[in-house]
Amino acid sequence: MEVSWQPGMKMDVNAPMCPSRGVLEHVTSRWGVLILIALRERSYRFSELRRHVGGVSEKMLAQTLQTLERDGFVLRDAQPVIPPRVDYSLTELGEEAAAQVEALGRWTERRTEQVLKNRERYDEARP
Amino acid sequence: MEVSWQPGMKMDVNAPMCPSRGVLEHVTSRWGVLILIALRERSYRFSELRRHVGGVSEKMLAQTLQTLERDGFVLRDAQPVIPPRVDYSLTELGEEAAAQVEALGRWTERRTEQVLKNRERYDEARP
DNA sequence: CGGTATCCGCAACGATACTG
DNA sequence: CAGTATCGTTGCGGATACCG
Repeated sequence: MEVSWQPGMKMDVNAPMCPSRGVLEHVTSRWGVLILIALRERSYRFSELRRHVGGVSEKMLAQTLQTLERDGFVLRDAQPVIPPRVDYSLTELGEEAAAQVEALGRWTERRTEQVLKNRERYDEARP
Repeated sequence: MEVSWQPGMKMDVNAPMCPSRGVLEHVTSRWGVLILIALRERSYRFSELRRHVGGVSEKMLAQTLQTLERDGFVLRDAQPVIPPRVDYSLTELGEEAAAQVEALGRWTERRTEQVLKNRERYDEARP
């Protein structure tokens, strides 16, 4: 797979020469990962999602959702009712992305204990 | 999968309550992703890796490699020769992680064109 | 409720210089 | 060659206030 970069290429991640890096960073972004995984299970309202994905600020949630919507991963359904109700769900493309990400997430959960042990060994070998 | 967070839990990603988030962020970090994918293909020397993964500074490469080594994903083989030669490769655990990440990377490459079109549509629908 | 707008601190990051 | 050290900047991300 192509991750290389030649001196003539723009290094900006959003540059036309290597746009896939930018897409990858959206998908693997701090909150993007967790949002995709959450939405795979079911659709969520804004505040509901905010509670479920703990630790995310309103700003970052809104920002990340917009990015994911723009990329075509997330569908935003704003219903014209009072009080406002907005539901977020995955598009077909988003479902594909989320499946990949969730696989990675599940693998990580399985191996976390091992990683924690590795860190201990690493640290105690270095004063 | 468990991404939720309860008010009593520390929100710090490195907190003991939800350590898997921290592991996930190492694996999905900006340069971590590209390094894992690169090392899956073969082992690399430091500068070689720096050239192959374009746009990464020495500092970030060293830092990310250390993080991945500490987690037990990357093996560092420093040979006592002059000039110094250090080879980086994947551990068995790292190979597993890299396989997941590469799957995500390949999917992203396949879908990048579609995402670019989605962005265009999104942008032109909003002045 | 579901956002946007604004401000701002701080960690992340890049560039550079230096060392074994 | 393979880093570490230092420094300057930036942009991420949290807090707050306000709006439809």
